Amino acid sequence: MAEYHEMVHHIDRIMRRIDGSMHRRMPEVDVDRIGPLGCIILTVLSRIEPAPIQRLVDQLCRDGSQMTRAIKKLEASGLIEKHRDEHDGRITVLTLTAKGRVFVAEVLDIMEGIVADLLLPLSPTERKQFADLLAKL
Amino acid sequence: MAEYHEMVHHIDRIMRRIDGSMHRRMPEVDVDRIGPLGCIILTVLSRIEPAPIQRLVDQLCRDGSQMTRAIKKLEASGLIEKHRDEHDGRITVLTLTAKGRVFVAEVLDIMEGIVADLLLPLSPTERKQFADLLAKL
DNA sequence: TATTGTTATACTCTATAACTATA
DNA sequence: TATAGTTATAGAGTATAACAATA
Repeated sequence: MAEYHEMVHHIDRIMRRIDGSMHRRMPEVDVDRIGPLGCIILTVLSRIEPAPIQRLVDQLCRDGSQMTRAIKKLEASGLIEKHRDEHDGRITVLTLTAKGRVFVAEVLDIMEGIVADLLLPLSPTERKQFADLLAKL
Repeated sequence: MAEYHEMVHHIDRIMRRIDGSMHRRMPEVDVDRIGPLGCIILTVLSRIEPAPIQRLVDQLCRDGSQMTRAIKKLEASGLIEKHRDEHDGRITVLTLTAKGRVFVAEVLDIMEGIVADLLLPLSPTERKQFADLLAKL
């Protein structure tokens, strides 16, 4: 009855449209060649910092080894800093640098515009609904 | 006010969870090593066949060259067939084979279960809302 | 023994440009 | 000239397993 499987296609398509828009608008901003993964790591980090790497792995549903490489690149570009946790020597805590904060602000601005364009077919009420439903999932 | 940019993270996370679930449950079914892209091409094709390659490119928001390679693999595995359009020699129309149809049915079944799990936090009404909103975008 | 993070490897997906063929 | 599709190439993302260090 439900035909839930169509939603996989819809979500994939939306993600592709977002990626495509990002890809078009980022080159002007992404001087350090961070890429889409780096951008999403930075923007999420900006909301939860200071945060251990493991927390980002959970939040982003990415592999640990992948996160290691991406974070190494972000650190090399001077966008984030690593700090060893005082109480637990296994944990590496991440924070944004001043340069990182400036970059995140630019990326968030671009994302805001992209999502606004994406939501054009919806009424204001529906946009609110959609945002709330996404947050519940 | 809006904070639309958070939705990028939410959508990305949902897509990653779907991919992860697919990756876990597909190995038993995906004998020909089609991969996630191949699966989504087949399932979309099953809804719109017979369809020219260009139509799949639009539907899936993928690059034409990427589609060429993916389709070549699907054809080599005997899941789809290519037919030249009678009226326009530039167009290649795709159809599923019998083997392709069997495979698609299995994949759709897995997708159905994955989305059902994903939507557990929502009430039946909210699930309907979410599906409708996705379809509008 | 379990957890955090790293390294190495192989594979898939993606973007770009140059190309052929048909209209 | 415009469109449909192909080829080649380089780059980015992903999964896996094996590993070191800390708890």
